[in-house]
Amino acid sequence: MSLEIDAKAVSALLLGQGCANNLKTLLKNHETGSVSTEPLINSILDSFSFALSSQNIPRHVSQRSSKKKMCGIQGIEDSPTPAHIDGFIWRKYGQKTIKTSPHQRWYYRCAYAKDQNCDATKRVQKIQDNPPVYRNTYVGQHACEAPAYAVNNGTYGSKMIKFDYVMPESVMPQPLSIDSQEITMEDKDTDDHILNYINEHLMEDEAYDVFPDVLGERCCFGLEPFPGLNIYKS
DNA sequence: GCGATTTGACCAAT
DNA sequence: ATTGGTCAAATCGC
Repeated sequence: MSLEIDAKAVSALLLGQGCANNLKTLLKNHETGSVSTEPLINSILDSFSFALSSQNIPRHVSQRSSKKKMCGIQGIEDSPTPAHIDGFIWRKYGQKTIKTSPHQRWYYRCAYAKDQNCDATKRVQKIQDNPPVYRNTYVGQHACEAPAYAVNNGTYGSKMIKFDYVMPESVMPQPLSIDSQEITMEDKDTDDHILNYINEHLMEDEAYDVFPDVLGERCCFGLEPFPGLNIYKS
């Protein structure tokens, strides 16, 4: 296992820890009405999913080989969110009701299947309702260099996040400009700063979301004005 | 207009 | 005949 992957996993776990602390503070102070908690929750779940997936440990490997099309499975990952951050860019090409499950199965192909002759596919199926668990079944191997292509081209959308790379501004929510001069970071707890900033400087009649800055190089633990967080208009 | 998604149809395996 | 996987035309959204 490479050091690079370990570092990514650690970063993802640190991010999840930070988001969990932010969520804890919001819940503790009963301030969930002023700031949306959903992005924090999703970020926590995705952080753990990414950390697990980056270790490339198939938790279940299908024993089924009776169907020719089932051959070539590389691994199966369970994720709490359907938009599982696995480091690749996928394009949906079908969905189907499966007899053995009440939930539909979604079929994805690597976004660069044609451009770079990449034959990687994956299937996503909800296997548990409460809490929701989505099973990601990976088939085939990537032959693409999707990340560099995507960044240079700026062609991937909001649902297609490559964890290691910065999303082009054209598909990102527009961050609000924050004057770092107005904010002092005397302690490591950013929650009060964020809430105060929203209360004091932003429009009261508009909704805002606080997003962890999970996009690779922009993941900025310890940097001002808000370590690892961005604020966007909802 | 273009790219992405949806969805019914088709095909191969059993 | 049934089922799962894929194709491709239609539709949608920017």
